[in-house]
Amino acid sequence: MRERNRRGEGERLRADIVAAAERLLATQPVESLSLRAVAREVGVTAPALYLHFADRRELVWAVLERQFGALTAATAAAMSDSTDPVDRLRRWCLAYCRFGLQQQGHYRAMFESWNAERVDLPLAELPGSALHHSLLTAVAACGAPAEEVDELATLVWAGLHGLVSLRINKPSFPWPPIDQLVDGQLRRLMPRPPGALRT
Amino acid sequence: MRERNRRGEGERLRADIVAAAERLLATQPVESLSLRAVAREVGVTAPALYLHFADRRELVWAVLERQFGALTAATAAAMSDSTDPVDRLRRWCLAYCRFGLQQQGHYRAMFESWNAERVDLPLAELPGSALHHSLLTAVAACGAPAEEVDELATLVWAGLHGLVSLRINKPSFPWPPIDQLVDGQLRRLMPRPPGALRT
DNA sequence: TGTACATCAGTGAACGCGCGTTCACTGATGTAC
DNA sequence: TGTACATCAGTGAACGCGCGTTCACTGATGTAC
Repeated sequence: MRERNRRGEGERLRADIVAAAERLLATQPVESLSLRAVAREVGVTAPALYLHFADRRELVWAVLERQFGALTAATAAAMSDSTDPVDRLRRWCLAYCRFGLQQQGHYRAMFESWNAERVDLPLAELPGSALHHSLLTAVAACGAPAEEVDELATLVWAGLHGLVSLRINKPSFPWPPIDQLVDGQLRRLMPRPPGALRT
Repeated sequence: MRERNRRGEGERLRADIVAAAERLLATQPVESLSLRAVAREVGVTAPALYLHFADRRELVWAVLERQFGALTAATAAAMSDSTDPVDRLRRWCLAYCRFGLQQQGHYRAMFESWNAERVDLPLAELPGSALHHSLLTAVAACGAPAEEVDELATLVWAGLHGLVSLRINKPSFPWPPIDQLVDGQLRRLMPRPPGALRT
């Protein structure tokens, strides 16, 4: 199926495994991702996975860490095109939604999977910590009063997650375009209407 | 385990099965709800379920229909205590959140399960249709411009779902009290601040 | 009132499946001498 | 330069499990005569 790595290059399999798991997770819920399916996707026997991961959970965590990194990078890249704080927040939000709607399986695994939280890690080291921090910064930069920033960021996050999650899970509902909803949400939630939107 | 129903009372088993499935779904994701576990919970052998349900999916649908009914009733009951439209909407929202946070397993099955949608039914006959309609009515009653009602209701729904879903799936995040977030959300989303809230 | 019978409400055994995980192993390949 | 050897990167078979679903059946009970 796949030729064996040369001696000393065994670590390559690890990357292949994570990549295969990522491919499978794009289209199936994390609960039903099986080690054996991943091994099949890689082209290797199931026990080979134990050379790099202690168990199923460790593999899932490795994928989630990569996905949080990808989402964080996507929002950062989207913001970097602009200097206006309100526009930057808007771009952050749209990038978040786009990631969720394009990588539905990954999004669900990251934000809707029951036991995927790593209770072993302190809050600040959770894989979503950098993402959350970047949202806080983006909201604060829009001129929100300091004592409102936390609540506002939480409401924005919840609003975006709600839009993405419901869209994924209720596809037959007649959803308006996502950009329109995001704009409508920000316009109402944020203290001053963004200049970039029709105010 | 359980004495057999008398002749002519076989339909009782159906209700017992749905009740048992509901009990199990309260604490476990719908993907991992097995017919055999339900049968065990009822105190009956697995094939007995086939007397009342053609397959696993039919059983899950029966549970979801009941749960949508329960949530619809809960929001209606919460609203009935008040006549002020803004306060009624607020009560609707709080009842929705409370249901989600108290029946986490059911909430996930209703709003976060990938394939639970019944594509065989037209939109208006989906089990969540009455619920959605009651939200639309509550939003409209608050005096929102007619052309905004749909979008506003969608934003409110997404906002509530986001709060409930994230709270369920990210329990280690330092969440403020749910009532505070709901109030903060409504105050910002709805055109005029509700008199019932500190404006 | 008594009895044969049909029906009802399930049971019990079995099917083939995929799963996570373990264990002993194999064969290629780099390295030491 | 040649060869013995240790190590590395996996394999192959097996374990016990729970699953959805099927099938033929059983035994209590209501009903017809």
